[in-house]
Amino acid sequence: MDSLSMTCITKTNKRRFSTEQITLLESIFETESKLETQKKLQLARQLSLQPRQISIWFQNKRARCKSKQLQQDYAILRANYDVLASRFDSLNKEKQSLQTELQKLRGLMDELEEDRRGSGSDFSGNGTHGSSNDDKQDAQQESQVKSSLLPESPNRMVLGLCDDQQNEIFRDYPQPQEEAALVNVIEPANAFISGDLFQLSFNDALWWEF
DNA sequence: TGTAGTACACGGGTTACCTCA
DNA sequence: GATGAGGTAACCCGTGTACTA
Repeated sequence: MDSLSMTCITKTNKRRFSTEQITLLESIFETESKLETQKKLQLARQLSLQPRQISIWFQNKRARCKSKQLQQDYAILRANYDVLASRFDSLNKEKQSLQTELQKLRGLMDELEEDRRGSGSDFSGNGTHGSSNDDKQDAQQESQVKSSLLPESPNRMVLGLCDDQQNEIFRDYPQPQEEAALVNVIEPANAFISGDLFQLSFNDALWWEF
């Protein structure tokens, strides 16, 4: 279509529908987004419009609704993503904090081990020597550390303090046979935290349910 | 029964006009 | 009054479907 005829046609044909026409079209669209031919013809007569105009109005209306729905869906997804990203950050920080605490405790354990080997004593306190004051002090320190690591049960240790609540965090220290099972949990979690978030999320349908 | 042609409706994208700040 | 942005009627094109010879 050339520009001249287009201008001519649009100048004569293209004008906005009246409020009454729009109101009726909207009310019908509420109940049915697609019109049957008979209803379209009837509506065209009722509104003094061409059937073609009714068809086009419904097509455009469906397109507008779809576009609006897409915008709303995007806003919802974006909000959900922001919440998840925030949780991810806080979990990452907690992980780093726990790793730091773990590092400290490992160092402490190594020191104790070296002291025990150097002095020839052990945690049982049944050493054949140790009558000196230094030995008594060492034994006392060992006892303090031991009690801090094992406050309730032999396989429970203190990892640190919560920043916000100032409460001690306890973690059940796994028995050897439990350790392998624990690794099965931790390794995927580490993979998750260390960066391959999207690969994990797309491979795991449960992620979307979450 | 399978096939080519036709009409029609639809979705997606675009154009051109109108309105308003 | 000029102008740019947004809304929208109308159009174009490709595709799917129903119908018919």
